[in-house]
Amino acid sequence: MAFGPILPRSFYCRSAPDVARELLGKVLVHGRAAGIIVESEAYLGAGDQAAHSARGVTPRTGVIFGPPGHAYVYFIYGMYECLNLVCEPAGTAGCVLIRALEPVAGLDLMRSRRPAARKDEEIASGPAKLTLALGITRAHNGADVTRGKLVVREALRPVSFEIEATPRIGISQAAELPLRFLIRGNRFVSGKR
DNA sequence: GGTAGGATGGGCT
DNA sequence: GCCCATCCTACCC
Repeated sequence: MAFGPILPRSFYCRSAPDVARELLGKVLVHGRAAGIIVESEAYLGAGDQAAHSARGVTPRTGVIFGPPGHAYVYFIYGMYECLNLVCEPAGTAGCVLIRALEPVAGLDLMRSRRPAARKDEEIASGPAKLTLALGITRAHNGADVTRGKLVVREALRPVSFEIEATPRIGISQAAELPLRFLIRGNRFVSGKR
């Protein structure tokens, strides 16, 4: 299945909330599998105590301070991996967690990678579910998402939708900020409200 | 429909 | 040693 052009690096070179909103409706592609981004969360640079980058550059968080348009993949709870897209210019921290996809290509492949999913809505409706479905792992940490097998593309046709903003999921610090964005009414968003 | 508890290991104090 | 940007299963309405 074909999609629109790959998003250029300039797309990512702005604030995390702006990028998080603009990513909704875009298509995350890895090889033959792809899904429309329907839910995202912004993690800011300085001052955001919920962000992994809050305590500065470490072996894990260096990618977040690097150039925009790269993947930050982290390992969590001993068994899951989650995908972020780095934004802001190099030297400034900021990234967007991809939280849910609406599968649109390679459904057979994605179903085989998600045996626990009883319905298509469960294939990629969560940050760790979608990395499993697309085959994204820590090996992609630092990968350039403006070229290669893991990229984000424009949708084939523009679709209009309303954006809803809510607090971020699963955090304890800065838990009140409305930095989670989702396509209102989309049934592929993650279960939690 | 709902939720409680467990799995499982890296990162950082 | 404690904390996690999670998911799944079992069990209970």
